[in-house]
Amino acid sequence: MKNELLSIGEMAKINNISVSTLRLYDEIGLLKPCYTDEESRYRYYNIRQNARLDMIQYMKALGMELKEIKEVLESGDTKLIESILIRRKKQVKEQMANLNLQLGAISRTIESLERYRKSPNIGTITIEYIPHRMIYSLPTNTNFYDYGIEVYENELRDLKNSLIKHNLPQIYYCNAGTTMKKESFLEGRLESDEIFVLVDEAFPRTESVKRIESGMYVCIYLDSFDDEPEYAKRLLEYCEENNYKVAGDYICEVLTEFSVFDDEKRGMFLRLQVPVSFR
Amino acid sequence: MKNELLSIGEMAKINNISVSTLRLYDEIGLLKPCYTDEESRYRYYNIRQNARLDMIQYMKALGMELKEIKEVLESGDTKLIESILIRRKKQVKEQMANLNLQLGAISRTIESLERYRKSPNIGTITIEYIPHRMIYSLPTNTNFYDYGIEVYENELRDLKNSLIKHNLPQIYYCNAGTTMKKESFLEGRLESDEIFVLVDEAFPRTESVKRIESGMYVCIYLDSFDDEPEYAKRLLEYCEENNYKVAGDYICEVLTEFSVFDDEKRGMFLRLQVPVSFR
DNA sequence: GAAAAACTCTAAACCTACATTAGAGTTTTG
DNA sequence: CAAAACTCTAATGTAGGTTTAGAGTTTTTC
Repeated sequence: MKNELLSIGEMAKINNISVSTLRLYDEIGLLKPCYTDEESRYRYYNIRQNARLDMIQYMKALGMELKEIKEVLESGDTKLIESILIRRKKQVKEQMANLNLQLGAISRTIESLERYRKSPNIGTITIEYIPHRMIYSLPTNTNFYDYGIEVYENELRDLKNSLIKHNLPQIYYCNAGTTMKKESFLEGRLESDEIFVLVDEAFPRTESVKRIESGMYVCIYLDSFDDEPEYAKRLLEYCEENNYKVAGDYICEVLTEFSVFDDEKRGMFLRLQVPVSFR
Repeated sequence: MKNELLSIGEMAKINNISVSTLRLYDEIGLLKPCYTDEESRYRYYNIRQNARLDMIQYMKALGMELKEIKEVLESGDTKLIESILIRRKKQVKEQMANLNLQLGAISRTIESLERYRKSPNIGTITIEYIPHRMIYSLPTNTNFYDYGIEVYENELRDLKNSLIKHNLPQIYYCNAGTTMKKESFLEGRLESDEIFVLVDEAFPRTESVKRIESGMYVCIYLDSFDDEPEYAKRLLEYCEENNYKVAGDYICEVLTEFSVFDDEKRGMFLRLQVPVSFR
């Protein structure tokens, strides 16, 4: 029973690890077999070496790199282990926070796709209650209605870089939109005011984060930015015909955006909207 | 302003991405520059291509692989995106559960190291209140006191494999221990009863999971399995001298285990303990 | 208009923690 | 003693890039 040597295959089996992994560990000096036949180069292990292998696997499960593990095992310094673990703890927490954001973003995207499938036809006008929203916004430098998509792209770039510069999670960058002052809208002048991305409650509160109040909105659906001027006009006409009083700023919201068709145009699904009051 | 082409460096800068990543995307066909100079092979991009790049980055942020992203963008199939996202959602949840386990294990290890640093000298006898603990245990097949460390290693292997076989998180496998029946202990016979690992409240409840009740324990500290028989004897003598009544089974608990010194022996810090009553 | 600076190209190597494969040699089993 | 099972080395592949070398191109500066 004692001093029995284990072949690499046996060692692998009892430790639930692959043979090639054991060879790798030998190579990098993490776990050397206790005896190597000089002629056949066969590796032989002692069952007592399981202790070290357990340690390696445990540290690996804690997310440490093989290099770190080697370093720790060689130094035998528990202070070093501790400092690595403390660092690792931070990392794990960050990762969890990130995954949480991902989860939210994934759910929102799935919802958004569902909505897209069930959405009304292009040109449909609806009157909807829209709950309050939070947006991260920047004023537009140039009125992109005067120039076209390139300028819009630039503004969007600026917004994105502003997020990055402030270390804000970029993952929100899916549902974007623009606003226009009520006055501009009412007078039929197309003047961009702000560009924004929708964020959720978990988003850090900064100066640039604002709340758009809930309320009844008159909306019209479309699928291209190019059509915005025409559809905005229709929206205005509809409000006038029905005597709805425009109660706030106009919003162009990107509900779903999938640039899947070609490189030249954003494949979009948009909802233009103005809050109204029925006095 | 219009139709201005961007060099790869400019494109990289405005999108906060590296030049080499853009080249990689070109290579794998994920994002081809809209124009490539045939002589110089220089890549030129259009700002409108940002839409696609945004999409790529967004999907990447959702944790999708480049291959998947390419597939989705080429197919333009929102159903496909959705199914990938749903799969991804599951993955993320699993990852979070794993990270949670990691976090717990890391914290326990840090605590365990701290405890090690502040622990009493070898041979110290203490009387301590120990809160209740949960263990995952298996009966020992062989009395390893009769054979030595190899048999203990084997038993430990079996325990570990039992965990793996039942799909239980291996990360708990740090603090192990063994038990001995009260009767054996009192009569000075060394007979191993069970081998266990400590688990926490979050661990799934299976048949093999038991609770060790809280209570006052007489404990003795040591740093090698080899010394266990001697120290167990001392513990018994101490109880007898002081008229403490042994109230339950004997436990040999591994407080800290770092096989950092050599391959031949587990570097350990142990606490032998028996619950006592002061009638 | 020429030199210098800044940029870009391709191709290959490197990163982690292994997995896989080929082809040759060794040990165990029947 | 042959066949089966195992092990060896060395090289290659994986994902999503980064880094580097050496050559060529474009832009800036004087």
